[in-house]
Amino acid sequence: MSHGAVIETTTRAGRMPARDERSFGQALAVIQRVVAERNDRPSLVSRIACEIGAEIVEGLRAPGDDLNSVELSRRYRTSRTPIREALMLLEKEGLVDVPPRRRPRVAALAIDEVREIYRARAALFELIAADVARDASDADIASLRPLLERMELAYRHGDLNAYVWANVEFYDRNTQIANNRTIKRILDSLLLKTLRFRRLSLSQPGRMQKSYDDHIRLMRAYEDRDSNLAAALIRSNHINALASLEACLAPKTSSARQTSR
Amino acid sequence: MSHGAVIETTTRAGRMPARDERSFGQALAVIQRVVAERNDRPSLVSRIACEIGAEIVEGLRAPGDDLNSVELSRRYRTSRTPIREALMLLEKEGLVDVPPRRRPRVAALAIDEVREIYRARAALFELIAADVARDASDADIASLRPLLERMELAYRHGDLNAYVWANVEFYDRNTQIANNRTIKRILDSLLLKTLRFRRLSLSQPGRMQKSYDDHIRLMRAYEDRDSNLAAALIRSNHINALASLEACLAPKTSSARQTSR
DNA sequence: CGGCGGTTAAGTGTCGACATTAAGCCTTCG
DNA sequence: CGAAGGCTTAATGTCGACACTTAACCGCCG
Repeated sequence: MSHGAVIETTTRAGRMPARDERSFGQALAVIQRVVAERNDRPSLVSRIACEIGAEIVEGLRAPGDDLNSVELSRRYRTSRTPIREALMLLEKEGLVDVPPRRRPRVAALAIDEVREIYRARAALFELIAADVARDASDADIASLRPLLERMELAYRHGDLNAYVWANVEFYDRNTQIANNRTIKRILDSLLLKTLRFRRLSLSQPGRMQKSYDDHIRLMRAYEDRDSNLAAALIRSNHINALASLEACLAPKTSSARQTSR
Repeated sequence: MSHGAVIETTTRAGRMPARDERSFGQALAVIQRVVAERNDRPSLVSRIACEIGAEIVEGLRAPGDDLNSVELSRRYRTSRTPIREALMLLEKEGLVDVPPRRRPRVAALAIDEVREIYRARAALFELIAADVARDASDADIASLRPLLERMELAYRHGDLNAYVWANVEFYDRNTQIANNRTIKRILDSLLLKTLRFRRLSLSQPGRMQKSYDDHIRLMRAYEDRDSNLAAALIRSNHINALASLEACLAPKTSSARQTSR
């Protein structure tokens, strides 16, 4: 890693209580989309990868936790070969570190890496948003409405989990509409890495409101076919999200330089 | 894939004669950087993955070719397990397709996907170039000069291979300077996919000249600390490269819609 | 003579075992 | 009393084997 401070999510804050089954199911679905992609057949390794991945995303496994392959093979009643493959799948997605000859661990994201991820996501999503505003059919843009309404509903109920997942679906629909599978894959992969922190970022006071407002304005930009504004909104939203994340992640490391790169 | 026309590179044109050892070594080095990353220990699987990957990039294995794991295990005097891992590594980099229960094959890029890749690369590289122009130290920017001179030398000699690799190194140095490992990884991965076509694109008449000119101007923009210009140059260069690639890849599929989507 | 169904060969997914290596523990020495 | 070094344990990397699936080949029937 050799990056700056490493982030601890669950262990310190003790945020995730046990296992919110509904949220876990959502996480599972998202990971299935990313990991299994078009693996229609529910193969053994992808099933295992999805489940372990969901556990990581849901914070049931803390960063740095060992992922003992023999223990996992016992748990899934299988041999170690599929487990190894599953862990390497998750390594590709950045959820697991598999150092040679050492035990695989849940990947610990450094704050610097989170910054990088947000910048990359912003750059690619600007492209997506501009494409949607410019080229998408009216029907496609209209199809975003229900997702926005789900976000609104969750926001009004103050339901953090529901808001996060509605938000994820909103973005997912965007990438679908833009019809750029390459960028979609990259964004999905980056999303998976940061999913662990989404809840944290959005739980900051006022953050959910701000996020929801941003998406309302984005929707309007789409409907006005204003691709420049759409891209600018995406950029602004990502900058704000990152700032709020930094605020609640590294309140102590004030010694670190403030420059955003 | 379900994309549009699939591209055949080597088989039809018969471009790569046998195995240019120097170029092959360069390919191997690049793939090692991408695949092995920080795997200091030359592990068995990464060695195999690098070699097979280099063969694909160098066009020694045509898209669609079978990658029989038992045959490969014979060739590398090993069991099938490391071969499988190596192939899945290459699948992650987009060089190999591993359909479930079917033989792995050398991935065949569709023209639509190439378009997507160029757009994604352009978006991310704009970010990198802007960062370099804005934040890099004078020494870092100066370190790009020798690489540019290598490009010039290759250009003057009309040495296509040398130019391609000098170009790759120039870009690599850029990503290093920008110090964003996340984006660097993504760009490297995208690079690997398109490396097979670089030669094709640059062999178009006048293309090498144009590319070289672009890089000269980029260098000036860096030295003038003009981040907007640097980003614009990157965008322009990628658009031109893609256009030239499309021109020589799909001369027949005139029925395909021209929109760059 | 061509299309279709069964048969055979080849290849993949998974398994359990073995050699090798890293981490933990205990002993011993400074 | 603390630290360094060897020993023990446990986990990984690799292997060869087996069952199942796919695909190719062949004969059969229309």
